[in-house]
Amino acid sequence: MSTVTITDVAKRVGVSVATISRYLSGFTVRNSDEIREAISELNYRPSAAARNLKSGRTGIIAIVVPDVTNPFFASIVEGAESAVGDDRMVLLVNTGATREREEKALTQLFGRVDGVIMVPSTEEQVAPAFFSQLGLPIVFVDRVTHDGERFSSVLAENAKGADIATTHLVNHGHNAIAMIAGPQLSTPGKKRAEGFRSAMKKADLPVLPDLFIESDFSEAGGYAAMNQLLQLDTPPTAVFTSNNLMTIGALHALRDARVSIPAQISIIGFDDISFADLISPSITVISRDARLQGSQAMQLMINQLDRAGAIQPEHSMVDVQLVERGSCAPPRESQKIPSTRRTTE
Amino acid sequence: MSTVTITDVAKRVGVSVATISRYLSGFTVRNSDEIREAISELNYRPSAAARNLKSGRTGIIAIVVPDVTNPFFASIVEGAESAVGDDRMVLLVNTGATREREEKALTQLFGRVDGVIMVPSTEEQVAPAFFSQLGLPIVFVDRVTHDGERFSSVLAENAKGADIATTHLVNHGHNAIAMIAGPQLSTPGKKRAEGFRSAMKKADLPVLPDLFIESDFSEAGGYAAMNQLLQLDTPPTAVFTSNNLMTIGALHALRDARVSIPAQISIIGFDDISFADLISPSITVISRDARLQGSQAMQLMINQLDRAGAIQPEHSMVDVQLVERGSCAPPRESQKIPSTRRTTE
DNA sequence: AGGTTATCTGCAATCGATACCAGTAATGAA
DNA sequence: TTCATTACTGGTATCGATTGCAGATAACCT
Repeated sequence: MSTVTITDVAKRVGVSVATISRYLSGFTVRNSDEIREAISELNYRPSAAARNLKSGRTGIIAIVVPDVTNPFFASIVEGAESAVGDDRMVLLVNTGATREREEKALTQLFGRVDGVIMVPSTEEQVAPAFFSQLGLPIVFVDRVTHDGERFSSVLAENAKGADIATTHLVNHGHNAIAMIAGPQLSTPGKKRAEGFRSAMKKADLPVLPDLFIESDFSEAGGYAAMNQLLQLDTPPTAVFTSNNLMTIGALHALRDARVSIPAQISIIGFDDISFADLISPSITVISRDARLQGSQAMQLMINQLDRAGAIQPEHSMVDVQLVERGSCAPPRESQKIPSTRRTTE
Repeated sequence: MSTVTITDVAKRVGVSVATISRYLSGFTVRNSDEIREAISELNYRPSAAARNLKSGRTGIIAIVVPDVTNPFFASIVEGAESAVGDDRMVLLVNTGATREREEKALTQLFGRVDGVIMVPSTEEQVAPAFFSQLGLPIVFVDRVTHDGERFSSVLAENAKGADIATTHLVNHGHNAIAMIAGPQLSTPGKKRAEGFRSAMKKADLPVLPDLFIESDFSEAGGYAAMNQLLQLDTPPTAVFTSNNLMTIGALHALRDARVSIPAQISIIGFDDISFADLISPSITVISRDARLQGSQAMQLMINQLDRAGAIQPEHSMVDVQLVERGSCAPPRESQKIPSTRRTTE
């Protein structure tokens, strides 16, 4: 058992604990050789708990994500890890996108970590503000809460991305374009819907209520939404899905219904899918550098931690881009919605 | 800032800190109403650091996995989380399957957590033994290190699963069966290879050196291995891939080479793939309950933590099963290896 | 040599909570 | 009324490391 304390080392060397402590903090001391030796012989490790108590810092930064399985969040984590220095470490908390678990995580994390980088699943959160007030630095990634401007954040060009995606479909000649949208209570859900609407407006196309389905950012949500679309009298000829999981769900639904892509329907998703090119045809998506988002978030966190005291929240944004693959094509003539319908509705 | 301490609460109520402490630990105290009120008004949160120092416990159990993105590891984490009580919390560390980062994680975790549930990427680790000796409880999941019997562990019936997979291919009439194996330095890599060999032996089939490729448990590894197999003069008619990522890699290679499954080649993988049924044809796999592995591991950890002191390591194993989908079929007659070659080599 | 720095040292207070110990008040029994 | 028991209470040492302070030693200069 490692009940070896700084006192044991001090006794062994024959100096005071203060000297050992100073050695550990990098000061020059006389018996540094003996100390080094004693430490390694006794297998002494400084107690993290005692250091925490004294310094008020733990050297841990937690990242709270809704779903570690999602490669997108995994990239954020990777990015954050790449930017954390040697004197701190990163720990993950998985919340399964439930608000209770997110708030519970924050509660439990309080005091055990120096800061939290968080991807909140909904804008309705109040816990972040609460804990932030209590002195727990928080940085948001990809999404914010309703009072998000009070926190540092790293977002993506969601509206722009959705606009590009929608316009891409429009450019292929589609006019019956559906959107499988994310929760309108979440930042990306809302912003992407905005981008979709504005692109449709630019193209002078209506956003038909039947063709705009709000669901949650899950595979099941995408599956259900796609099925709903397929059951319409006049199904859309193109779909924009709001995140990678929904895209997968929609693909499942299309496969189950034996609808061929892109012959019968075109599809474009937001966020890349690692195996996008395994699926035939490969899926066209809007992508962005999630790793960069992660590292920027960590940088913001470190800023906040180092220049402690009153800090202005900083906001940052990463760009998006279109990754063209094979899931988009012009609609077949027979599928086109008569212009009458378009103008009357 | 939350510099509110137990002393502040005590002053406010007009009692001693001891009383507040007792209230917090659930003892009956006289002014419990006033105390509760003071705590909530002051927003007092007990300092985790101080508690750690006094009690020597942090209430944190870390799970160290090679790759959080892999749904298989994610299931283990889920299982573990489901089994942790309310008085402890689970934190994740992602190591990217590199030994350095695993050992670094252990070093940094030491003293900051009560125990570590670990999925080691290689059997060569020495750090676990070292830290365990220093008093950091460790439980292995799915893999062990070379001196694994000294630790509690939850493994899977790897050899049995590989046997079933191989026999499944044999039963379809294949005799040119290849294995894309994992690192022979890792437990599952080794055990699955053993299962493969024993099944081949049972079927009276030789394990041709060309048809047994050792690689790492990654998509790239599976991709490269499959390509190597395809370049043989007589490629195999069936392949057993050693984990889910390798299966995906192999599928990529087959698609790139325009080899059709299962017409030209049959494939069966170890570990399920979440989107296995999105790929056409869907992939037959050997699966097991990773969630159960996770929860059992947590149970073993809790046993170790609660009945502290000299503990016997406990070992547990979960079963595997065949999930038949559409990626296995009999070989075409023309593909069969002449029996002469089979017996001469 | 004497005085002044510069460098290192040990002592002891401190971080915030816990738990042992002794003390007091309240209750019950005789 | 007196004593024993129960039910809380406050004071204080403690966990293990850090750090300000003052003292000790050595190095340097004139």
